[in-house]
Amino acid sequence: MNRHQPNFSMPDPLPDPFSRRVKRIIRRIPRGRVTTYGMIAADAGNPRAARQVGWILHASARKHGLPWHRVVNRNGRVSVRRGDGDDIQKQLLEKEGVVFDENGVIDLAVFAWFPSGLT
DNA sequence: CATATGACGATAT
DNA sequence: AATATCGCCATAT
Repeated sequence: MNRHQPNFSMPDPLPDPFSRRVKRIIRRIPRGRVTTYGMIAADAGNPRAARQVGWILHASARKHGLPWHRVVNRNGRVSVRRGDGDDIQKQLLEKEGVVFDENGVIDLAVFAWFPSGLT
């Protein structure tokens, strides 16, 4: 069949790919708050895809103007390897009021933001 | 199609 | 407590 027939339908361009949902969620992280790779993945519909969240950011955060620095790991620590952009991320967060303790750990009980609603 | 690679997370040593 | 291993799964090659 071809596109001029009545029942023709274009293939779904992008149904709702994981990466799109991840980016949408990250865009909503409030200033001065952080969330984790795992929570983002879970809220995007795949609780086991935390690694992909990191991969997606590494690949296209800057390009999409996402607040990539507001994403940390489950332990409240920056996951960027030393010498890459770890210090940058810390600076950006501190500028927003996020506090790191002497070990470079953020108190998630204070600063974590939950994608799934409840503040 | 087969491997390799992670800005993770949970468990085992 | 610190390190190693394993499960996961989207991209890369």
